[in-house]
Amino acid sequence: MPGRWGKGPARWWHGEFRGCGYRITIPRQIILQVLDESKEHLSAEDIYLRVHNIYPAIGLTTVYRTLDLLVNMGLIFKFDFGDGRARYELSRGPKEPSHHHHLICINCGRIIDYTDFVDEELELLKKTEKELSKKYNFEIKNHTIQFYGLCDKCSTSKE
Amino acid sequence: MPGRWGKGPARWWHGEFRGCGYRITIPRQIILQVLDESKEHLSAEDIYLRVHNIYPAIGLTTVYRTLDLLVNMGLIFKFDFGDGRARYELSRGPKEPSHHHHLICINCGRIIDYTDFVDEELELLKKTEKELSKKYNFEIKNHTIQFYGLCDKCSTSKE
DNA sequence: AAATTTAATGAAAATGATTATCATTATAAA
DNA sequence: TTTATAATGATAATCATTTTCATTAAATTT
Repeated sequence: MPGRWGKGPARWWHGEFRGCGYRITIPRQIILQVLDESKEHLSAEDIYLRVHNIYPAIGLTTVYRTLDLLVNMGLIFKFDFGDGRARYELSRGPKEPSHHHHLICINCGRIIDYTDFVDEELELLKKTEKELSKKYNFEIKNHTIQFYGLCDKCSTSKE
Repeated sequence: MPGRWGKGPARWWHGEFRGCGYRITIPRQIILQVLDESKEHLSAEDIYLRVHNIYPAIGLTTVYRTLDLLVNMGLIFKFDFGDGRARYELSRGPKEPSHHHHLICINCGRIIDYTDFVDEELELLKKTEKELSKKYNFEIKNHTIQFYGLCDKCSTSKE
């Protein structure tokens, strides 16, 4: 359903901001826009550089602060792929939510998204979550599943 | 089978070291000893402090270097629980290998190990690994599964 | 057992991602 | 428009981890 949110930068998140009492500012709009336009796993600096192209007055501090806010609001996910910098991506949004996990190449750092087996996985995960919640009295909010290994290029170049 | 590896610090890893051409040094022995004696998820500094009690000449650099070596050898696992410092724990050893995962409290940082559902999980994981390897030509070496949420204390104190 | 080779060590400095400080600016409400 | 204050951005600070390099000590050879 394209155009559902009007032209220009997506505004689907304005309601959430208003509801939380947060102000809608230019830096925040552009940071969301950049996240929305990218399907990659951007680091804070990646995001900073892209926002900077559109709005050169942006400060790196604001990027970090905004990302932190968005993580806390649940609008984006923060990942750690072990390369010393965090990565961010939209959790849901105007597009359909896409539950996926990652294959991470320990040699070149390439990240492959996959959505295979998500259904079966989700089923097991749900069951596990329920049981663990009960047993440990632990209120599960989120989970991560990641596979580490060698991508095709790095795998063949090592033989 | 206690005593299988002789008295004093465990020596089950000496063979692996020799095989790789690595020297068996005092710092390395004590770092392994500390890891072996602890069931917790120690940070580099935790390990440094414990080793320091036994062998005050130890340097933090050596701890980092040794941990890196051990990770590459596959003797220990390195985890990131999102608190800005890496954690390490023995992957296998004289004790039976224990495949487990973690519940991480996003409020107080407490980490709970669990081994429940590991069998079912492992089954799905194996299947997933096989299929993903084929589909993406990705050679999987390792995986992490982590649940984030609120532990019992933090959960109740927030209501 | 002493000499030799060189991997391993440790002190200190460097790095690099992230966070804190604080004066200034701009959003949203009156 | 005025006002209150949340948000911003430049700068400095933090802090885990790495790098550098002169020194030390395993392991091998004599």
